[in-house]
Amino acid sequence: MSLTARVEDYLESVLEIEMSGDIATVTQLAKNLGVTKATVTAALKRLDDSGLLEHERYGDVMLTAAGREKALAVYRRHEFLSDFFVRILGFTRERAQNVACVMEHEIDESTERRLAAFTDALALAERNGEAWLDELKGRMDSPHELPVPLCLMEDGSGGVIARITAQYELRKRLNAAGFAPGVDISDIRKTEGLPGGVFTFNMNGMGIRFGIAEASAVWLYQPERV
Amino acid sequence: MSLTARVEDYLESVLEIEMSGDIATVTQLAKNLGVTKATVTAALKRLDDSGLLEHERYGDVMLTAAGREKALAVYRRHEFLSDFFVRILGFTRERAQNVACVMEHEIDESTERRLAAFTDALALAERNGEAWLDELKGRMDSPHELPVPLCLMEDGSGGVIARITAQYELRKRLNAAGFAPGVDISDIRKTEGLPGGVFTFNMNGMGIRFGIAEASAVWLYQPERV
DNA sequence: CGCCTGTGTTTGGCTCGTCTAACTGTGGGA
DNA sequence: TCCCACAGTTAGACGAGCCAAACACAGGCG
Repeated sequence: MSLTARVEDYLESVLEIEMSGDIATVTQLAKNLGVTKATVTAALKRLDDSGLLEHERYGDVMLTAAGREKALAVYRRHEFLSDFFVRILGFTRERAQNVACVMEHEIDESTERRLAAFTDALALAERNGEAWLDELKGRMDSPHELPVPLCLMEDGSGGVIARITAQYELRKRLNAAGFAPGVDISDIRKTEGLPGGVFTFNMNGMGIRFGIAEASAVWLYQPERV
Repeated sequence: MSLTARVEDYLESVLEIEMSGDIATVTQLAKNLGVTKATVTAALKRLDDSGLLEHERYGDVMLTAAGREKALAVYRRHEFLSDFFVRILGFTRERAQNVACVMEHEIDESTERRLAAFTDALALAERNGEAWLDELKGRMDSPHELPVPLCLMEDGSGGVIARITAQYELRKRLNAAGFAPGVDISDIRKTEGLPGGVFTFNMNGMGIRFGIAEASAVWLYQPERV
């Protein structure tokens, strides 16, 4: 049942044209999707074969019920995601479009529901004027450094912990041991030993040893390079 | 310069194997990426041609400096996105992987920085025990309806406004006219007139007319179907 | 009625990513 | 030392998705 992403794009585009009150034409689709008419004809053939729309030579392009349902799901996700990226995360419209275009083919319904709950809750907070959201916006407008996992830092280097990407026990263990954003780490060394290497470094004056699992879960902001 | 997504996957996989302390082999890559060895050999050829790694017949697979840099960027985005989807949005690990896998090839650095600012701010709020976050989590754990744009509702139907997906002037206009989440709308009718149709409906006892632009920006929860 | 313009189709050709099946190299153990 | 198991490669094929160029059709206008 899983259609290719591209096929879903064609379906979505047909729906968009219908929504604007026109009947989809090959030329229009070609323009919207940025391909040649020949490519559209070929794609319509495949879509017709799989029963998602009807298209006879020189005839109109009409979605079937199945096709329309699929198209609506894709359209909904697209609008929804691009709205999320623009309004909540502050992406540019263009970038939001790109990301939404790709993601719309990948998320399932339950995921969509979760995401919807998230954005609707944030929108609510916005209307209620939660102070915390202002701080968030402020942060997002200033440039933000990109961290590197500890295991990829150069020998002898150090940095400040940015985040911990781990779940469950490992997360708890690191937490309990004092690893948290903002903490300083220095004098990282990689030596042989375990498969994946052994990483030693200094935190709060203590020497610590990591295996690869821990060392790839702790992300550091690198100090300013000179 | 823009590599295909798949090529970036190969690069990323090589880096992951290196990070775990091994040297990447064709067999290992085939397993990690879920393809046959023949496919890997072909991909390595393309990657070698574009100068991202070095690979001679029966030789080791070694990233070049350019390849390693590219691979790190992809890896960082991947880890970062999947962490975001799991920790912040509560996706399943598997779904988060899928989405991250696709998105990692699509976002650029400035977008990544924005997203990083967002998640880091949320993580901070979490540590500070912001009450508002608890409410958010609560909402996300209960099933959430999926809305439909007004322009796609059936004739005579109605519903409750879920959200407004519009920017700038249109958003302001709708806002000023009283369109907001929670408001009831009934007796939606579509008639011909403008290109795209004219939509009339009832809100707060008033009759309102929409063009297609407005009607596709207002999303409604459909009432329970019987 | 016939012609012209523009819409839609066909043809042939390309790349990427994938496969299966057959082949070739390599390195460790008997 | 030689041989075998397995790692890696090559050959040949396929579908999706794209293109350019040539062709076919349809509808409006003179």
